[in-house]
Amino acid sequence: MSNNNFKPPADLPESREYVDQSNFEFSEYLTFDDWLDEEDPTSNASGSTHQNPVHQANEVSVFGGSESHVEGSSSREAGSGRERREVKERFAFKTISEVEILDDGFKWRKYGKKMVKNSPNPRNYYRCSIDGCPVKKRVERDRDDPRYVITTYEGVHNHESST
DNA sequence: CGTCTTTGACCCGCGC
DNA sequence: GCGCGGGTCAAAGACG
Repeated sequence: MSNNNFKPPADLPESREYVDQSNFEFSEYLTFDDWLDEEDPTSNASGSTHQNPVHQANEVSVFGGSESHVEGSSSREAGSGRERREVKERFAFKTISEVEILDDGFKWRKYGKKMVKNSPNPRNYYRCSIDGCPVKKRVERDRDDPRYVITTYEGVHNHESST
């Protein structure tokens, strides 16, 4: 993995404010498809035991924004430094892909899997493996269209993509 | 050997 | 006060 050239939403303009979860709906705020125009059909699964060589997105919908969000907790993270920005960039992408492991050029380490009741599909939580990268990624499959994969990025990278 | 994956348990905020 | 939902961490194992 970590070979493709999936541009992060860091340079994306603010499309809209956060969508109310009560009326959560995937609208076509923006459509991107030139991000993965540098895809590499030979790389991807890094020769693993599973995975498929297919991961081309046809249509991508972006919807997100910056909104305050949780931070200090109690005794784990806020144990000493409870300094945390309340504004975290959050970007969600709806992509048509068979695999949810879309390489965006960063190394992600899965740190949790949860089953959401709203969807029969589990939700995967990824975190940037790079030290000093508070970026988090949430991958979930669409409930109405299992062929759609919703990738939610949270935060911005502290390091260069790689190249 | 080092890195990453996987599953379960734990924790927190909120609602009732 | 308890339960629910969601989110995160941790240990072990697997794998390259």
